[in-house]
Amino acid sequence: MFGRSATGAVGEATLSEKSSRSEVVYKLLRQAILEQALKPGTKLSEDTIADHFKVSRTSVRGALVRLNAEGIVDLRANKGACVAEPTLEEARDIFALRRMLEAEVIRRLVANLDGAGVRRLQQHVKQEEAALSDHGPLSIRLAGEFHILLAELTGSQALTRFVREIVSRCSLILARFARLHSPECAVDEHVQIICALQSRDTATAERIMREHLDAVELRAELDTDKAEPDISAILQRYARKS
Amino acid sequence: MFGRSATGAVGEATLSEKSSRSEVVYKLLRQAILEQALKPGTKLSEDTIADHFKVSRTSVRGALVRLNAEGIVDLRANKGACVAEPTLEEARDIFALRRMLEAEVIRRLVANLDGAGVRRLQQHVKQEEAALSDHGPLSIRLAGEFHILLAELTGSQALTRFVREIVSRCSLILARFARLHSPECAVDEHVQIICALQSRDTATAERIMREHLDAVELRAELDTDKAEPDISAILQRYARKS
DNA sequence: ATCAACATGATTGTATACAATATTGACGAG
DNA sequence: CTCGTCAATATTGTATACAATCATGTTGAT
Repeated sequence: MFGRSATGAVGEATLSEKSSRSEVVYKLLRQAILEQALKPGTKLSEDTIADHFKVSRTSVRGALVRLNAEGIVDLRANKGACVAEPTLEEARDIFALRRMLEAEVIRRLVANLDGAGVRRLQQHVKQEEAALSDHGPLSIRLAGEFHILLAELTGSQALTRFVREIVSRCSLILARFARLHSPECAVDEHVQIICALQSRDTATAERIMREHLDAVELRAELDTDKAEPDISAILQRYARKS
Repeated sequence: MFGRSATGAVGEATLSEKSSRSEVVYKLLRQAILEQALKPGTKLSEDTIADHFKVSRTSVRGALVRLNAEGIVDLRANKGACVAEPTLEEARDIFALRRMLEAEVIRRLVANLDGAGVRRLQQHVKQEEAALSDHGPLSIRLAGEFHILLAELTGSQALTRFVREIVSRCSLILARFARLHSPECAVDEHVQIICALQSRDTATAERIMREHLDAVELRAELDTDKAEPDISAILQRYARKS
């Protein structure tokens, strides 16, 4: 269904599931936002999206409601939807919470991570390295999904849920404020984290993760050019046939 | 709009906001679930709900999608919605995470809570005490909202969001597993928490909160009678005129 | 020229109608 | 009597049509 989805590890179903139209629109919009193709502030007109995906507004609305509940789309009454624009204050708040959540992830993994988990992490990093060459949006998404994969490996659904949400919002923050457009995480830092986890040294693992997140946050710095792109051209790339 | 809403502190807007129909259905369903009037596993038929609230299925679907995104409603494809039924495993997972989140709330409040905040907390506890007499569903909801209010007073939107979600799910867990049907939190424990916060003693405050959450979790114990109630009678009580 | 009031157009919110899927019960073979 | 098949019913998923609200640009008075 998704063509070159390429993750296979972090995502939801293992394909073969026939998604509803609303579901498809949801996933594609989410992907477009997290790959920073749809930037914060971009107006998400129901008609436009419906036309480009060849579905009715009903399906689009369902997707927008879900995205709004996840906090990556703002939905003002009678005034339509747009990609959420986190403020600098919210950004600091979210990074602080992210550090706390991911510290918990690390503590749990140091205690519980097994060989199969390590292999999944290494495989994911390999994908990241492969995607790094084209400097495309794929590497941005994969970088975030590494952190989600870490959370998944704890086995805690609730923790995974929260990490997924907060990583999404961090992606928005970086799209809004980061000077560099490069992937948000350096791949070798991910490798270091895996090593630290294998050595089962909690203090070191926590420190590396903290430094890693500090590095990510440092890339966020105020920027003001916020032209409103027309989303038609962008959606075109996401309108793969059903 | 909500008649005897009675919270005024925790809720969203200060009334005067004209909510959409979908929004109204969302709020009422959520309230009904959190007050344990709609118990875990209850089927939520779109037609039934639409008829009782005198709105179209469209509005109901929007509400169900939101509730699903919050994790308090399960939404299986082509098979309808029902109130989420957390498993015992999920329950332990959620309680563990809740302890972590609320410990963070306490740490932040010890550092930052001001007089105005203390007054809001005391006022809320007063409402809890007043509601305790009728042993109704109101006290159950207020008990949860005390914890949400604590999170709000940290000033962190993200933390508040997560606490709100996890408290909701804890409410579901207690509805499913708790033997006693009494309000989930003892009010005097809330008073103790406020005192500990005022004394700015982090260790004590954290300990009391931990004990408090332990006490809540202890009420969860397997129970098996899960008859499917007809929701018509229940929704009747929530169909206040718009 | 500035600004207010209004009319027009565009977009969202809601309802209804139709299509697709699942559930239920009857029927008949073994 | 039990089980499987199939028709009938009910429920969800989607599209279209209509109502309500908001944005925009024109007109006219000051």
